[in-house]
Formats: sequence, structure tokens, C-alpha cells
Amino acid sequence: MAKVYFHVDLDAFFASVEQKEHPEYKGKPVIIGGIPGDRRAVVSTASYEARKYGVHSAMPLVQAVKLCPNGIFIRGNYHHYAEVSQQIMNIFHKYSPEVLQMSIDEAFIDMSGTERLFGPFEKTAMKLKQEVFEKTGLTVSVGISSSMYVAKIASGYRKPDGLTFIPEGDEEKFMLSLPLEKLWGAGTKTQERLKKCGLKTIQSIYEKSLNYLIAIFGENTGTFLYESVRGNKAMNFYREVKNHSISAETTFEFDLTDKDAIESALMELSLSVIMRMHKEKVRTRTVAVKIRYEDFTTFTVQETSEFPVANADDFFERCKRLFYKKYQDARGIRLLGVSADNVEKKDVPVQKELFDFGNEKKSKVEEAIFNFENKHPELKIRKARLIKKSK
DNA sequence: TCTGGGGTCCTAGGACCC
DNA sequence: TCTGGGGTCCTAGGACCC
Repeated sequence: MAKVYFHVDLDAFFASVEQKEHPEYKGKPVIIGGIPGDRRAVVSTASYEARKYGVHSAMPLVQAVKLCPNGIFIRGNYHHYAEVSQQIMNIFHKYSPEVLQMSIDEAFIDMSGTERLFGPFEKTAMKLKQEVFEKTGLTVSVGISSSMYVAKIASGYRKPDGLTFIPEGDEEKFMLSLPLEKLWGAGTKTQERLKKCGLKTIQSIYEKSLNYLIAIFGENTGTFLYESVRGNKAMNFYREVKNHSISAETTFEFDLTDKDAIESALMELSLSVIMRMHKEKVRTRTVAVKIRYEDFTTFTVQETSEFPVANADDFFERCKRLFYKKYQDARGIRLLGVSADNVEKKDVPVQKELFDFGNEKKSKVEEAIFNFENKHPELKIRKARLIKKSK
């Protein structure tokens, strides 16, 4: 049975939400990510008006301000964007029970076999676009293909408010018509390597044998290149649910050198991760710390213990130990990060520590705090150290 | 221009075991 | 005394994505 996938992409999502909610921003360059004066912010989303000035995602904010001094700069309300996103995902679910959300602003919809119910796919996609617009005032771009990979690329073919249908059998023709930059999954590094090998177009990759590509780029990337330029790249709709990771990191406005400030930052990051772990009802045995120095060199340290992290104190102590294992004294710290890797559901039984020095009790107290904060988000309970710090 | 924050997946090497 | 082959788990770094 033939498969048909929609890939739906919300156009300049965060900026569009702001423009819709502030009509005075309509038709104006809106830039999400920071406000002038933020030293180390980057652009998260630029409205189409802002893109005309050369502003784009991931660009340092300082540069965006130079290119577009009269732009409307907004730090962004990600919590709110997530709510709007959810509203739109709910609309997708009316078209098919199989919706695979890829991020806050895009999703695949498995539309296989819905033709009898809804009619031709292009018409259905038009209807979906219409419905999203009526309910949220936002536009989306849709790609349709029997290949998820091709659908993903097709949704970016005409933007914003686009609709691109690649009939079955035309995948290869479509891929070959694209510039190399559109090859999703081959980033800056791979693009550079390709160009060094004289492979400057998708067509030129297409002309190489699988063996050649593997010899140059390795098994994985080689096979990826060979399959993707043919539109054969398989992506799995039903991905197995694996243990994931929960992390938090901060880039400081000014480099950190003070031990107290560093430890407070580690504490804050630890709390943020541990609270999210409580929320998800998961635990971890693997803790990692990330340090980025002023010159952007970055190190990570990670440790897997026999026993899961017992509570926030335990988590913080592990982070601190890892930090000092890597820390090069006297270097300014630009970024600190902590993460809980490979988290697993708490309901899976685990070996208990032989001597449980009140860890269980601490953990219970934390959960109580977490539940309290959940009910009263306006009242934040912080560790003494942080309260002292913020005075 | 001077490079966010949240993730996933891959690679290569080492330890350890059978 | 020189040295296999496979598997699993762990660590550090890196590519990539939105």
C-alpha cells in the first residue's frame, strides 16, 4: 500500500505569533531572540520582512541590530509559543491519528489511505492550511510525498504559505532539481567536504557510486548521501521510544571567574534539571557537565554511577565534582551546562544503596516542593544559596 | 558578525568479559 | 610468549537539527 506523508512547517513561527497578537507589528521586521544590548544573544526567528535585511536564524543579535536597526526586537515567550504549537498540532490530529511532531514548529502527518475519506491530497492540504489560518491566523507550508524525507524538503520548497506535491515516481527528479544547500542532513561540515571533492551539486553526487561515497565519507554519511539524492532516504515514522536526556545550559553575559558565582550557576542549572526530572518522573545514573571558555573551546565531562541520582543535593555534588575535574583555573567561563543523560522511568525497579543516609527523605521533600511550585507557580522556593545570591 | 539552548545520533577508543 | 574475535558499557567530541 502506497504511503503518503504531509510535512507541515509553521512559517517564521515565533515572529508570526507576535505579529498576529500585535497587529501593529504586521508588515514590519520582527526579530525574536533578544533585544538590542543583549551581548550574546542570537536570532531565533526572523519575520519575512526582517529576512529582506539579511537577518536570519542563528545570526548573532548584534549583527541583526546592525543590519536592521529599526527592527522590532523581542526576547520571546517560549512557553506561549509552545501553547500555540499544541493548538496547531491538535488540528493536525483531526486529519490523521498518526502525527509525528518533530519540533515546536513542524510535524509529519501520515495521510496514507485517507484519500477515500478526504479526497485528493492536495485539496486536503489546502483545507488543512485554511483551517490552521482560520483558527490561529498563522500560515504553514506543506510538502507531500510518499517519502518522509522528500516531504520534509518539499515543505521548504515554496515558503511561506506554500504547498508542494511530489507525485510518486518524481522524487528523484525533484531532488536533482535542488541546489546542494537544500540537502537536509548535510550541514556545513559535510557541505564543505563535498565541495572540496568537487561535488558542488546534487547531480554530481548522484553520478558517484555508493562505493565511492562510502570510501570518502564513511559508511554512514556515504550511504546517506547516496540514498538522499535519489529521494530514497528512509525515515522511520514509528521511532522507538528511547531513554532521552534532560539538560540546561547558560551563556553568561560576562565571563565567570568567581568560584562562588560559578557554583551558584551550577546549583541553579542542577535545580532546573532535577525539577524537570521530577516532572517527568524519571531518574538517571549518568550526569554530565559542559564548560565553554571565553575563547569558545568547549569540554564535557560525564560520569555514570552504579546508583541513580538520589536528590538535588546529590545531583549538584556530582556536577560540582565533575566541574572541578575539568576546570582550568583562571580561565573565564562563557557557558556552563549540566545534563542528565539516558534518563529512565522511575517505575523501573533499581538497586538500592546499602546505606541510604536519608536520601529517600530528601527526595520526598523535593517532590513536595515540586508539587507545591506546580500549584503555585508564582511562589518559587529556592535553595538558600540562590536566595542569598539574588539579594 | 563572533557564535543560544534544547536535543539526537554517530564515532572512536578503552575497559572488561567470554 | 604473542595475541583472536565478538559483545557491552562507558567517555569525549563532533555533526546536525530547529
